[in-house]
Amino acid sequence: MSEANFFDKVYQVVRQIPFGKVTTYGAIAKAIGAPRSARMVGYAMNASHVDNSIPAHRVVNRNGMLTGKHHFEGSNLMQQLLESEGIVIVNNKIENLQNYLWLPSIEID
DNA sequence: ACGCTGACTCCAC
DNA sequence: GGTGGAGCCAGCG
Repeated sequence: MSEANFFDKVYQVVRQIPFGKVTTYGAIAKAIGAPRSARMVGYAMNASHVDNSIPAHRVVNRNGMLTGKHHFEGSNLMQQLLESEGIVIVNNKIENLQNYLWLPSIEID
């Protein structure tokens, strides 16, 4: 558990995002001990899209914008999923992000 | 083994 | 205050 690949660490954190909450790439990156690897988090998401236990739709950029919605099926699946969890999205961006923002308290080393 | 790319983020203008 | 450019790390061709 203490040792895991970069991708695995990302998955572990993303899987812990509670229902109706979202987090940012940077927060995840920092939680896994790589605050400068936020891009890698998104990269890991792309690979995780085959895994249904990874709620990638709950991961947005630090601006709250659905940058990855284009990588989901259809054209607005990501937004649809988030709205289903009670999250309000306007212009591909989450309104009151801090209201839904969930910061990982764990630290995988 | 080298270089490009990317679901980001920060700094500067 | 918004837009643009450079930095960063890890996977892939």
